[in-house]
Amino acid sequence: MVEDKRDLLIKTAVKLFTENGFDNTSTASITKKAKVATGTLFHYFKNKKELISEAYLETKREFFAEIKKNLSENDSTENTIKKIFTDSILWGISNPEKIKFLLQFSASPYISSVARKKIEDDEAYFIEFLKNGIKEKLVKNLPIDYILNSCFNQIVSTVNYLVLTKSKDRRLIERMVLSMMDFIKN
Amino acid sequence: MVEDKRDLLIKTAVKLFTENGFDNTSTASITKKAKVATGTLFHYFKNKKELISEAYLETKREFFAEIKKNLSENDSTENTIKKIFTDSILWGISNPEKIKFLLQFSASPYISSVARKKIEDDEAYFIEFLKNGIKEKLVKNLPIDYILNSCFNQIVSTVNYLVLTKSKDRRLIERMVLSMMDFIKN
Amino acid sequence: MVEDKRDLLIKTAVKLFTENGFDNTSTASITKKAKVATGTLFHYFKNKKELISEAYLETKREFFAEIKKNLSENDSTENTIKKIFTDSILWGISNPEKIKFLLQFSASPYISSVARKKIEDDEAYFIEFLKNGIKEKLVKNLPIDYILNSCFNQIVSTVNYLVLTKSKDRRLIERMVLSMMDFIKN
Amino acid sequence: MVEDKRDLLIKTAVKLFTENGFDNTSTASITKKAKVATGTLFHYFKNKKELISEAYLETKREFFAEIKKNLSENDSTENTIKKIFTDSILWGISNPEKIKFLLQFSASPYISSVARKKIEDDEAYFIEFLKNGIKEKLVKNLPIDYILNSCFNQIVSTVNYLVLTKSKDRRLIERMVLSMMDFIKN
DNA sequence: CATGAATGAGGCTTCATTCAT
DNA sequence: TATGAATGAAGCCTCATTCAT
Repeated sequence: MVEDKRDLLIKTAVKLFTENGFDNTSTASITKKAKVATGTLFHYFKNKKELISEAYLETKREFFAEIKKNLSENDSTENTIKKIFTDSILWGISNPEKIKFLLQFSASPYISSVARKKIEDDEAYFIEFLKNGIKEKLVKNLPIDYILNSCFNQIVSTVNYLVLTKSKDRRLIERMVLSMMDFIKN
Repeated sequence: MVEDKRDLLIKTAVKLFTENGFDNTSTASITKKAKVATGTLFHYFKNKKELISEAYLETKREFFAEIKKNLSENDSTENTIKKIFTDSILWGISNPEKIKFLLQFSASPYISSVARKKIEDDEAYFIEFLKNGIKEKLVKNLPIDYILNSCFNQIVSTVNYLVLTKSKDRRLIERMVLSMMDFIKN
Repeated sequence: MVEDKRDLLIKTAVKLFTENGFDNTSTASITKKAKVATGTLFHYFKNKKELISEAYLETKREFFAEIKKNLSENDSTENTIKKIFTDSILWGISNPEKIKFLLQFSASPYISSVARKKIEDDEAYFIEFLKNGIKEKLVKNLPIDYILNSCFNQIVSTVNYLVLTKSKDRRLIERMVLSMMDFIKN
Repeated sequence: MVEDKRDLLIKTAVKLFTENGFDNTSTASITKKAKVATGTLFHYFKNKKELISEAYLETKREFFAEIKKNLSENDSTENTIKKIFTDSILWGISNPEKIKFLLQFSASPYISSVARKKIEDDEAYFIEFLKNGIKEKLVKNLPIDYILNSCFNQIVSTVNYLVLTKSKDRRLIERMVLSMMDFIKN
């Protein structure tokens, strides 16, 4: 299976970044693990910063795409919200490094280097969805940005806990999802 | 008032760490800003890692102490919870670097190097409090660790939002606190 | 003839080490004198310790190879021994830094970091030779390791003296060699 | 038992120097092990170099004194030589760090910093003794300096071997001493 | 005499990045 | 495109030495 080297590098980078942090992961260690030459990395990314940002955007895109995929337009707003939370947690459990990476990035000073525009494009769908929820009085009237961020952090906290305790208890996950829903529901 | 150099170093470090991140803050820049010799830092801390951990523990301790200070034993559990959230947010608004620092640390790989024991000692009071809340059926029956962490992350998200938007709207804060209470209340 | 940078670094290091000692020779001074970048040294050697050890092994290998080269299988044991001592001294006189370096290393705590195995491989030939000498009752029945080491130290002492006094008197050298032979001969 | 702090420092230094080398032994580690303050070392020695030299001279003095002590003026030259070698080895076995330290020092660049005069004063007795031996045709007619140094190195080699192999076999020692005598005897 | 906090120069090493092949 | 040797700035940390107490 010939893999695109760019993808390979991003995948490898995400793994190493979550294990050791951005600055304790050298570009050399990434290329070594990906079994390409040191110089190759710089053919695909202008510099390390760009690799980090691209890895972030790619991962976030993947995350949003995955969640969006299973949503049905016909579902009720409440059910959709529940589905979003549940799917997010399940995705996180299957991709613990990726979700840890997303958290680490958004808490780091690198966040400021990512073009705002791009983030919003990705999130547009969910923003629209939340706006409707507020209009319908189903969602608390709080700033959209605030809700999005808080929810994301809660998802990460939840995944972190589940991964750390190696729990896959569906009943527990259900209760956690309900808590999160209480947080945003009117 | 001659300030203890150790304290001075921690204070300076916290400031620089939140501005630039752990790894983009050189030990030299810390000592320079604190106006002590480079070697002095290593007189008080075995290495940079220890400085980071100590700064984290110190800051967390300060945060918990501040919140505990104003709690009254006679208050109802519900009121106490509300007070904790509100005071936390207010402390965060007054100490934005410190709370950002706490977030950055807990999202970083450095977190693993801190003795769990110590963290728990600091949090013992709040753990006890939550346990009682659960017993009284006022707090959702979720794992204590999970609740603590989630709440902390929510507080940080909230402070972050308020600081970023420079909002000090007490009504908004009130509503945010109520959201958080919905999250943990049964 | 473009010289291999690894060789160049070892050669330069040996020179500086003998002049100033291991610890008063900075890696920077080595790279500077060798006219390569500081990082280049660490491209070829994991760290300074490895450079020191490699320089030692390389030099010892060179020494043994040089001595072995001129020995003839047909010569009597006694003549061979004499040849070994004489050639060793002559090599030492032509390579005073190298022999001083070997002495300095074997007297230093770095010696313990060199794989014993490697040393013995190099010396295998001479060990075999000495064993035969003992069997033939021409060499005193003393531990091989002991003889080898003592002889090496005597050679170094001798070279040191000759270099220090700038003497190249073949008659004196002849007498010194005879002394050394008395030491090991039965 | 109140010990002179100067002596204590020298004793501690010799131990640490032989274990780790001069440059990997910090003055701080010496004072720490000797349980005195860092500054105290610099009351007794102008600087580290002086400590090293003093430690060397002291140790050499002690060595010579010990050997001289048991010599009898009435003994034959041959017997005296034998006694010197034997006693030296025995002293070395009882003081392995000290003899290793002497070797390490004489192979290091620090040797040049010691006043020649002082060394010769210490050795005067043995030089005189050797001169007589040569005159009596009992000792080979080789440069005195050369003989002294070679013998010292042989003693060190011998002690090293005996300490390393943990051998205290008096018969082996006897044979080693005879070898050394063959070296210098006419 | 003794202490040990404080100093700051300098050493070892890492690492993002370049470039000739 | 791909390679990896080479670069050199910069970071962490050590350590001999000083000095106020």
